[in-house]
Amino acid sequence: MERGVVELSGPFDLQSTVESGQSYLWDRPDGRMYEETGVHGGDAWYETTARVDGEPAVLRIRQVDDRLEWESTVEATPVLRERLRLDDDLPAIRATAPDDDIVRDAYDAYWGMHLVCDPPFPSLISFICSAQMRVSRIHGMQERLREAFGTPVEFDGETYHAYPTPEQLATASEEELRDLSLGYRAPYVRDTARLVADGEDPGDVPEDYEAAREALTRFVGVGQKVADCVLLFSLGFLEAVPLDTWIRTTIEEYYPDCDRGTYADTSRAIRTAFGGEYAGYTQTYAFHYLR
DNA sequence: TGCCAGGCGGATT
DNA sequence: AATCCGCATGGC
Repeated sequence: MERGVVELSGPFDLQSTVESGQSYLWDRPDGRMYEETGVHGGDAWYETTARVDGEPAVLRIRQVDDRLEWESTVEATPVLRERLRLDDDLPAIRATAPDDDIVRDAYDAYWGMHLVCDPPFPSLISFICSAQMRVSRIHGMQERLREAFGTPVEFDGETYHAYPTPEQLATASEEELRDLSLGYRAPYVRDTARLVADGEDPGDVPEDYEAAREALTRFVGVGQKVADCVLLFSLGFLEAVPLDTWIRTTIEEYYPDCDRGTYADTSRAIRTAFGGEYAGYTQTYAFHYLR
């Protein structure tokens, strides 16, 4: 087993980063995922899998004050830097956000939460599964997909499963996926996995944000909201503001001028209200705070 | 019990 | 282009 430490250069809170409904790829071996939200998780360990040079790897991390300690099958520092966006300058990002009560309270409540940068295919499947579903259950679906279809990886005396590749998931039948409690999302996941296995790359999108959002909707089960989640939590479009039920309620209540009827127009208005370039950061704080 | 959850695809208008 | 409807599942 390899071990290491990453010194954190700015505000960082591991628990809110991985338990805020951006990523469904991290687990808590203590079994307390999504408990005690709003209370700092202290030094809890988290685990995930990653592909490093195409090979499945296991990552295990915990935060101790201003350090991230890790244990892994591989050298984990560069992977963690990317996946947890460790170089994001949080104070500078917050400075672009409006200074109203909701935004201020949300940032204060979870200060240190970073956006994540999940790999595109797992992020895409996760958010296809997210339709009309609660956060903890979306997470459970990803666990079951790994167990059922992912490549086994030995680490620290236990067997882990990497997130299934598009090819592995493309072999799944609708019935097998329904047996994992995916419900009506089962054919969406199967058909999208087949598209990606056949060469459609969800990570290959236009540079223009709205064009990129439109491009992602070619995958089955991906509308504008799911596309925005993938753009924000995997593809680095930090201006993306996913309009889910929670944020729509928030817009009605606190930013009624931003309700422009259609998704595209409302999205544009709230994106501007949230400061443009990093609007997705503010949306993610608001979502986690209000949920 | 009935409602709702990080919505979407397809049909209808 | 906008609107309506059906769709699984489980927690409250």
